[in-house]
Amino acid sequence: MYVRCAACPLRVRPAFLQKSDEEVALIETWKSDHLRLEAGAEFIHPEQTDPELFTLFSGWAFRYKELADGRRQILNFALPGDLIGLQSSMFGKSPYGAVALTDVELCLLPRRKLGRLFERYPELGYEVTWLGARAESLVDENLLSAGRRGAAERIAALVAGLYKRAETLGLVEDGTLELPLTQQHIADALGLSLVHTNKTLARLRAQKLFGISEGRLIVHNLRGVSRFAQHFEDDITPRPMI
Amino acid sequence: MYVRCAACPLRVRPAFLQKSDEEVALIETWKSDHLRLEAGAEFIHPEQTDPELFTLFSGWAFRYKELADGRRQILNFALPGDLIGLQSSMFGKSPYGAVALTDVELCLLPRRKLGRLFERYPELGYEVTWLGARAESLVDENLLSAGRRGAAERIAALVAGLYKRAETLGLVEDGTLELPLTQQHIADALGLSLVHTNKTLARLRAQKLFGISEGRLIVHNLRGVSRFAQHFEDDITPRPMI
DNA sequence: GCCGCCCTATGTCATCCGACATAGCGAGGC
DNA sequence: GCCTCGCTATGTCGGATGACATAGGGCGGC
Repeated sequence: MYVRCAACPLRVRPAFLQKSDEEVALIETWKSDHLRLEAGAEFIHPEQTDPELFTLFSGWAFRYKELADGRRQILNFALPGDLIGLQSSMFGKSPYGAVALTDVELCLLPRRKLGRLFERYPELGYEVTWLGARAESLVDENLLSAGRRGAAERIAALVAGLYKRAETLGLVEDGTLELPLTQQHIADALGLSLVHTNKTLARLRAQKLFGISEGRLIVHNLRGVSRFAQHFEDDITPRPMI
Repeated sequence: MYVRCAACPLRVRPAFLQKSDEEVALIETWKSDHLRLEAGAEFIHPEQTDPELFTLFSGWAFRYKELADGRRQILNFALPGDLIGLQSSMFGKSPYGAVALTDVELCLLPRRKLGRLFERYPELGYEVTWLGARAESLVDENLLSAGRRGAAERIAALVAGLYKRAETLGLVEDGTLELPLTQQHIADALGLSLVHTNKTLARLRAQKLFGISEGRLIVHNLRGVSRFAQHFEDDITPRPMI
């Protein structure tokens, strides 16, 4: 079931800059397909040579890199509205992989049209760049976590960051949100072992700032979580969406 | 001493895409100043609200973030030709700081002209995006290091990455290169303590794959370093330079 | 010329985190 | 219905890394 940009239920949310009908029509000419993938599907492969560009329409995904011996690092999580695959598109070969965490829908934005797009719709080119810059700032924050926060702080920073992002999208209800991450995903995102992640989560749960169970995240005290993690960046809104 | 783009000695190096006189003239209209700063100068401040965009013309610099209690994480190192400040420029407020490691020269590319640039010179807009994507790929690799490599592997990966980048710029002579990093910088870039960095460096020196002393990096066996670090990405050339 | 500071070096000890082992639970296959 | 597999949980142990202390060399200030 194809979703036309003119009828896109995502882009009208307050998290996003609202566009004129004309601008939406432009984006529609770029979008070439609307894909549905099951949880676990890898839609960008490391080393892939003809990678495309996507906007995540619904669901969660992540980007990752791994070492030859199998150690995996998740680079960032993507939520609806996020652009995935810009580096791959620019370089013609992907330095990372991207995987669906849940069933997802993706808007396909063919990379062969990317140069053309910059020429004809510079405003859109600018927004692509903006979204690329935002993606980098998420990775920057994750690097700060992995390099300089302790295990409990890392988890708290991840929770604070995801919660704030989900909140701008309207995914939070009563301090609660669907969190389709296993502890293995959390460990891989934070540079921790699975076992240590599990034990640290148990200790954090006892502190009652937040809890993760049965696929849901419940934040009892966002201020407390942010303070503990020293995580003070708010998600930027409104932001472009393509 | 202002350096005109038409007379720029950097952009003619083989690492960079060669531009027509016309294109260089376009860039010249964007460049508004040529700055000289001393080692240690901070030219983008965290939280700064009117950040500009720069191309590093000569010398080394780095971007960093820090926690409220002072722990610092270096996000990446910049070498000549690298664009610094794109996120800051897009968001209007810098999420990170940037500091000169050596005396540096910077080309000032005023952010207020950025939107205009995309409109009038879409090709340049595309290249700005390309450079932003490359910056992110450097941070991705650093996150992989901090999250999933051991201390010795991290140092080796940093060495391999910097060596390969310096090589494309012609900064390597006889396997040797000026490396203006203190052990504290290395520690802050890799998420290690200063003392542990020092001891790990000593152990690596004994393995004779490479050595760092007196401000120089000597690589005896690049293959060996790359294999040990599991670092197999080559720097991309030729690449745009603005 | 002396002092202070930055950088490097090295030893000892504490701690954080990872590795390995085991177990319970629930979903899905057949 | 039973088995397997994935996910969560918990204990023990060892190793990697951090914290603290001390020292030497070089360099700039005055």
